[in-house]
Amino acid sequence: MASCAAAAAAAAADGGGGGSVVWFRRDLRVEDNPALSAGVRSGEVFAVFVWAPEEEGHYYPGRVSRWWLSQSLRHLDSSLRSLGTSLITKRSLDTASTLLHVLRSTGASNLFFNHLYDPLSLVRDHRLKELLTAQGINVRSFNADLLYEPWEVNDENGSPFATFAPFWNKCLNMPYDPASPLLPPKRIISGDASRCPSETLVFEDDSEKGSNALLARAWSPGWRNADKALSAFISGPLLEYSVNRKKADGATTSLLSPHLHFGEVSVRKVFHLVRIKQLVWANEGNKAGEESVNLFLKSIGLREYSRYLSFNHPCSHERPLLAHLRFFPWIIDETYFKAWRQGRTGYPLVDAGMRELWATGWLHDRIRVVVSSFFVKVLQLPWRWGMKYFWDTLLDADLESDALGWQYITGTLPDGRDFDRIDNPQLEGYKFDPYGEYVRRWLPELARLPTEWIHHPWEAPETVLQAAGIELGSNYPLPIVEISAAKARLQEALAEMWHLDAASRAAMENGTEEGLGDSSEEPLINFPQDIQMEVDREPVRINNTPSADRRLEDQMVPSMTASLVRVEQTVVSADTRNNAEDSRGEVPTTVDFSPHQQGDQGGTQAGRNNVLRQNAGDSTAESSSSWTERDGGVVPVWSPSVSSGRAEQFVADETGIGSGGYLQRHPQSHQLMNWRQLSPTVTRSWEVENAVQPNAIG
DNA sequence: GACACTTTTAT
DNA sequence: TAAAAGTGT
Repeated sequence: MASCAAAAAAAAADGGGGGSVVWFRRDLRVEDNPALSAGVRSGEVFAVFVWAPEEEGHYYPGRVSRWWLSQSLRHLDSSLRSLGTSLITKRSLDTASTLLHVLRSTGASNLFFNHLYDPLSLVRDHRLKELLTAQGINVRSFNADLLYEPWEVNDENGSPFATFAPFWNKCLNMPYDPASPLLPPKRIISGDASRCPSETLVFEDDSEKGSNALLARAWSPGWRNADKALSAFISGPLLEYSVNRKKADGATTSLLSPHLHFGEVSVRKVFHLVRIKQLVWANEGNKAGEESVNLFLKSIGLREYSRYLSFNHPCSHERPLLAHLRFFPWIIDETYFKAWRQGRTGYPLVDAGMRELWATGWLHDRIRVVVSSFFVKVLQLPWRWGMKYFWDTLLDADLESDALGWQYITGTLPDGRDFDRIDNPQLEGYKFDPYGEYVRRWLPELARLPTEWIHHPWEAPETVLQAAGIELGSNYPLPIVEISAAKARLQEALAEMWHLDAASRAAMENGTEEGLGDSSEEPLINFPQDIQMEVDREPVRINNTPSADRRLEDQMVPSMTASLVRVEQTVVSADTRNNAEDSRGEVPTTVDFSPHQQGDQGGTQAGRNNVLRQNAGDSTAESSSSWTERDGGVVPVWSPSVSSGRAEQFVADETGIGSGGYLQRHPQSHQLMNWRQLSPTVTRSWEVENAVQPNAIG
């Protein structure tokens, strides 16, 4: 592949070669966009966006997410026009062939794009790269989404970290800084796209227009707006970020997450600007400001970590990373699920959160934790359903971040939360919303209830309820499950889980389950069909008129079809055996590489100089994976399994980790999934390193 | 500075 | 819950 890199460098240098297609995805900005810069450097540019949502399978973007995307694309197009070109949009069922078509019809010979790390993109991009390279196209890809590429951050043995804290610590102490942000191009030489006309993309149907119109009042997509939001945050709420972190409303946060998801703002720019501010505050002896920056950067770090996790464990959006959880007896209850979605659980903080989510597509991080923890531990619904609902409703829906969040809540990360501790929404209510303002804003039916009872109306005296106009069970529900009952039920469920886990283990040792066969796999509980949104007849209105709650109740509450709840052990798309049309690859295997110290040679990309080699000879490989050196960076390329089934893919490594808490009682079960997929070298060093988990679940 | 005590926070 | 970080003696 070295010759390829050399060719690319040559093309970049002589500025010719028939022009470049710059393929935009979730990097909808002209500033600090390495793929765009590469295109500009090499000559004529064709900027392209391909809309192929069917390729996303279950993860077809939700309504609000599509709305954001449409706005952001419009914004990008206008920026590109002011620079001398425009955005070519294409509707497609198959991105690779559409891109090939674009390349052919424009006569371009280069394809440049920026990396994505979700499991679908990893596989698709790899295939695409192979396909187009075979067609003689010069394909190059770049890091535009992360401070450091996942494969750059390793422990002293060269193995990936399995917990967040040391990962982030390493990121903050890397021997080289994240690349400095690139300036936007001054001008773009547009290629002649007359033979490659844009197609009109439709992102919303008529029924969605009303609700979407309302979103525009609260949000301004687009990279310039993202930039403004960043400046506003840094000069405003950032200073008090640490102090305000307990507040449930959004005014104190950065509100950057949807901008970041669509790549409207570069994390590297965020990082650099925030660090500069931190230095200023540090010089002034402003401890609070310094602390706030650390805390804010940590949330940036979690975003980085979500990509890291997805890269190292590409199943993390659908499978628990710790093996034992596959035996948890989830409660398959559509009524619970619906009550949660509608914000009618009887716990005001949870309900307020769910109504805010539905009405606005956004939730404070704290409240996300509250509602998802309630979902998993009190209702004991399968976490993937909750994650899917978030996917459908969040403006900043992000597969990697959401998978990290839900796995953390579910306790299936080595450093996740204890599964056996239930958070009490009443106590959390008084913690995050001490005066009940948040609850009153989103639950108008409770607006007149005094603060003393606002987070536990079921205990309020009848006279108080009457005075507040509340009739429990009628205009506001009684608790759907009592916390004490939930605790008892959770204990039972966990006992059952450990029992099944132990049984499976014993069976395996006896060789009963030959070759770690199918029965060792977690039964994947499928989504209750894809959650169907009922048609919104009217825009959401949140106000304090008496009819407001009623409207909330019948509008747009997503519903699901009962008959489609499936509990059988259907293999979803993780199965790559014979599922050609939906073959999301799951497994990077045999990643074998020897990263050299990245000397910064004045270039903007880290990752120059890496020496890579392909490890082709590993017989345990289920899918081919190789590392390709390309100009300006290292690109991991994966392809899905062709040969064996997926049984092996999910076998936990024999290495137990963790200590403390319930895991100490079941130490043998606490194993990380997926390590098998790493190269023998990596796995071996992992085994050596495994004992040290200072912050294990306790 | 050493200690007991309380408060905070957890990816 | 339990470890860390504050607070007061």
